[in-house]
Amino acid sequence: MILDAAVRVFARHGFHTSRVGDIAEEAGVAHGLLYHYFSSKDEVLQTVFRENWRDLLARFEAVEASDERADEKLRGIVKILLRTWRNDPALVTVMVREVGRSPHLATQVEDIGKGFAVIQRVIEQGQADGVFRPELDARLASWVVYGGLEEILTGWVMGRLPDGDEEVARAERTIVDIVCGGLVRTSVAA
Amino acid sequence: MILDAAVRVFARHGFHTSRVGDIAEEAGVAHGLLYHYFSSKDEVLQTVFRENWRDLLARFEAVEASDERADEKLRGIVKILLRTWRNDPALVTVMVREVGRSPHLATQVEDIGKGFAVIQRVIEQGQADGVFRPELDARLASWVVYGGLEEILTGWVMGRLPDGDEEVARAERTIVDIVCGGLVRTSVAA
DNA sequence: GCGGACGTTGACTGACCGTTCAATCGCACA
DNA sequence: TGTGCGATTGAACGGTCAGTCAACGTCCGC
Repeated sequence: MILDAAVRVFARHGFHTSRVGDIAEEAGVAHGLLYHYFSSKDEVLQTVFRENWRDLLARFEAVEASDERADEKLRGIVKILLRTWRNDPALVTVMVREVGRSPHLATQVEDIGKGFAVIQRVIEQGQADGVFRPELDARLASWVVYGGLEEILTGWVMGRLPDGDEEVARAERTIVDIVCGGLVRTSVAA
Repeated sequence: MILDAAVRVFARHGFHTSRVGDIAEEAGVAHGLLYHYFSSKDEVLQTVFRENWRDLLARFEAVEASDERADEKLRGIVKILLRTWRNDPALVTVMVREVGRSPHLATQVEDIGKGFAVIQRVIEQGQADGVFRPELDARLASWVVYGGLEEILTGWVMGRLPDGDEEVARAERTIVDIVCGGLVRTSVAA
């Protein structure tokens, strides 16, 4: 499958420094064939993103629609991304490192926004239910939450944080703990 | 100044899609001149990073060496990055988006690590002093903190979060509040 | 066996762009 | 005014690579 090969190659070299020939070689086909299925190298990246983000988003929304407490919903979202990482690190690498930061991919940026929106709504719901502190800006908070999560993924992607099943479990705990409970020993509502 | 022009161009287009002709044009010089001062396009990016990161790092370390409480030190570090953003968004854009994610720049990665190390030590010190919860993994926590901060910067960089003096002040509050106090209304030490 | 639809190939092209370099400028100093 | 030297120019080069295309293979229905 050409898309799988593309994901692996993009994950290894990054989009810009990957050549179409590399993708073809990884897939075991002639590079011309790529243009039978895609109109350009750019479209390959877009397709990778589109086909996989839709999936993630649906799972986010399933968590949002559940009847758990807001903090458990956040844990659910964190779990989804971390588990995806375990299953397919190369895919997450590409999503995190390439797509989220390319200014020239206008379409996907909008879709990524939907992911942030889910987190934001979960936070707002938590505030309405009295679980979360109401004085925090929910929108900014959603960015902070996602950023903390993404940075851990990036650390693994770049090989600068130790990876492994136990590490992933610990990361899940740490992220949720910080985001929900904060670093300080005892915090009081304002 | 060629470096300033390079920062602006890299910030606008990203490193890979910027041509050295663009940099020269932005600087108002012939593109050949660039090779009078730098040996390659890559070296331009490296120089941008080296000359500015040293500075940031020194200020981080100054905060670390102060005698404030650990949570105030974290606020200090957040402030430094946000204030730098206010002063020179293009510079922060390049530092955040290009350098931190390029696998081929081995030298700088090590220097970036020093930034994380400062945050980690501040957190560990907070734990030793009884200000922060001791059961959290300080290393992972430092990544979460930095990631939350960076994501906000990226949001501004990409024009997906509203920018402005008031927003920056609000972001500072939100980040420190979440990281220190957490989202939940009342949290208790474990 | 034939036709044709579809998958597949890889040599080729054309453009782009990083880099080089010989020539020129402008200025400081004698 | 002349000499020297670093700064500056931009035409030219060479390599790389995305994208094209004409040819070939394969397989299925008839």
